[in-house]
Amino acid sequence: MAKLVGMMEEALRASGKRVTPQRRLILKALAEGGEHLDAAALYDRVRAYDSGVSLATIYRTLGVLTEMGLVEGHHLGSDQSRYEVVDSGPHYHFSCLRCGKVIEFTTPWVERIVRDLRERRGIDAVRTHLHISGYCAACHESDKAVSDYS
Amino acid sequence: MAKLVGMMEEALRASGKRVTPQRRLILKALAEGGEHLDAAALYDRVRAYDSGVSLATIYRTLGVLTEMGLVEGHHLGSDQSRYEVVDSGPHYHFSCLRCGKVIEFTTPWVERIVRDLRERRGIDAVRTHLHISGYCAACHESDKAVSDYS
DNA sequence: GTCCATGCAAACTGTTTGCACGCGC
DNA sequence: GCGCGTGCAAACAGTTTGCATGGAC
Repeated sequence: MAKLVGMMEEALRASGKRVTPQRRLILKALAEGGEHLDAAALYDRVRAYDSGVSLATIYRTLGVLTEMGLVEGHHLGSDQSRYEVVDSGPHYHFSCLRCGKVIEFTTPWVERIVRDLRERRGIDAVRTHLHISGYCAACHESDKAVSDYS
Repeated sequence: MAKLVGMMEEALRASGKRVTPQRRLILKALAEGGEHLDAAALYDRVRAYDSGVSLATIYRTLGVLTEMGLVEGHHLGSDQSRYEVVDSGPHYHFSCLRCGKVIEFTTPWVERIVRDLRERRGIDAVRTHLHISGYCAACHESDKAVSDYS
C-alpha cells in the first residue's frame, strides 16, 4: 500500500509534476480505497484525512494521473466515473443490476480476442474494457422474478 | 431498414406504448443512422426530418426503447452516451484513439467468459460490453510515434 | 524567485423533470 | 374522453475552468 503510494509519487516527480500534500492524500485514498471509487467517494475519503482539499483538486489530480496512465476511469453503468489504480494486470468487471455490487475477475479469453484483432485486422489494442452486468449469485437466488425483460 | 422501424413500432404497441410521429422519426433516425449516435446527433438527424421534436423527447424515447431492450447505450470513452439498435446478435466495439473510428466486431470468446462466470461464480449475465481501444491499422501504420505511454 | 497547484465559485455539458397542453388510442 | 406523450424551460448532477493566492522546487 505505502509502496504503491511511493511509486506513484515517484512517477509524478519523474514527469516533472509536483508532489503536494493534497496529491499525497489523494494517492493514499486511491491506494487504500483501492477499487472503484467515484470522484465523490474519493473526495469524502480524502476529506476524512484532511478537510482542506477541494473537489476541483480531486478532478484535476485524477486527470493528471489518468494522463500518466497510473489510474483509469470507467463508466460502470452508473452515471459517474469510477476510478481505480492500474497497478495489477488487466482485469474485468461484473456489476450486479440488482444490488450494484462490483466483482473483478480475470480471464485468459480476452487476450485471445486481442490477438485475433491484431492478426486479422491489424489493430493495435492499447486497453480493453470488459463489463458484464447481470445478477450475482445471491441476487439471482433471492429474486426469481427476474422477468421484466420479455 | 423500413422493416426494422416496423418491428420497433410493433414492439411499442405490444408494450402498450403509443406510436407518435415523433417516435416514428426517432426510430427512423436510429435505423438509418444505424450505429453509435449520441443523443445530440440523433436530435440533429431527427430535426432534419422535422424540426418540431424536442431534445427531451429524444431522451425520453431513448429511455423507453432502452427499457424495452430495443436499444442500448454505451459510454465509448467520450463523455456522452452513444446509442444503437440491438437487432443483430451481440457485437463489440473497438475505437481508435487517434482517428476516433469505431469498428464493430464479433467474437466467440466472450461467450466462453460468460459461461465461465456462470459455472464458477453463479453469475447470471444479462449483457456484456467489450470495448477495446487502441490504434486501427491505418493509424498504427501512419504514426510510429505511438510512444507517449512509456 | 518561478511556476505549478490549489481553493473558491461560477460556468458548462449532458440529462432529467414539472407542468400544462394535445393527440393516439 | 382518458391518459400517455410532448414541448418548453427550469432544475439537476457531474465535471471543468478563470482567477488570484500560496507553496513545491
